[in-house]
Amino acid sequence: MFSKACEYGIKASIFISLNSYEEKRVSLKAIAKEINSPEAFTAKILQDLVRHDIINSVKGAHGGFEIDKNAISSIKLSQIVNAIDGDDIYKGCGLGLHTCDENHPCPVHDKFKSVRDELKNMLEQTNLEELALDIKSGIAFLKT
Amino acid sequence: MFSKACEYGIKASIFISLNSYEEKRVSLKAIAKEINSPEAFTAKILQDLVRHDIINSVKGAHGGFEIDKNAISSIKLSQIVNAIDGDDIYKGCGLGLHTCDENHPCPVHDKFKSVRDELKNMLEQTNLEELALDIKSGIAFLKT
DNA sequence: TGTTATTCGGATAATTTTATCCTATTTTAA
DNA sequence: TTAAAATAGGATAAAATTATCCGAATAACA
Repeated sequence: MFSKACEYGIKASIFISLNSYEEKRVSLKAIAKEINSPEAFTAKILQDLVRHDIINSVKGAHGGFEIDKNAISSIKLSQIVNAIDGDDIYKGCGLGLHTCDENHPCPVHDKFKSVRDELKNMLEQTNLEELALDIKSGIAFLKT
Repeated sequence: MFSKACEYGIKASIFISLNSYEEKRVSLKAIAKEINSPEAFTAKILQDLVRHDIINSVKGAHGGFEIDKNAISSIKLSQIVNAIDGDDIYKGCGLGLHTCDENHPCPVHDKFKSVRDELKNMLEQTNLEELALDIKSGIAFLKT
């Protein structure tokens, strides 16, 4: 569904949120360990999220990644997915047609519409805060 | 959402169905042209579908691909997707966790469940016949 | 029987995605 | 001012996906 890069990006963002609530920056190393991802690859993805202004990075000793505490509840999953994978997943044609709309639909256009819309709504309505809280309370997990 | 291979596989199956209703076999060349796919790559995918007993192939002159006319209405999209991409798309974890279930969910497990279930139902309920009819009647398209 | 039209299948290549390595840069603190 | 701890970013490698090529096998038909 999502690329590996996107999966890592979402999980990393959740872990960073969790720590940002407690004013703690987290290092690349800590993130990669927590979400069970390759360190250098994760670094690239985090750089991407920084460039998209979704997370913030601080160089140097005592540096690391953080998210503005007040922004966590307003950052939507869709922003992260969009930054990494683009919007193809809920805008593109299910069968890869170049143009696929009501006037020129692919054979599964209508049937896919509801799935895509549900995915789109879900991504646009889910924010980082609720996901982080589930980790904090121990009812959800970031690895294994 | 689906791999290119899967997109080609679905479109090819629809085109073959369309012709099988009229007792006509279609060649690889005709299929690739109709669905706008690379010929040799499409051949691999068709071989795969043949091995999975979804379509039938006949070698030699006047050969080609066909689908048992009586089976077309009972072949579901899920069978094609499963044969080519596997069942990860509607069974795997949205964030790639190795184990992700009610007891050990990823942070988006519940939110994804409805999307995945809707996709699963759609794929399991949609058959080749209805898709082929939409092409025949000209209300849906296989390319552009 | 030979020719032609096909699919089959192995080898290989190109592209994209995923992953690693190494050096530069920045920041803190002793 | 120097050492240590970080991120940034370029170069490269590995793996997966997508794509191509070519000879072998098969079947129809003249």
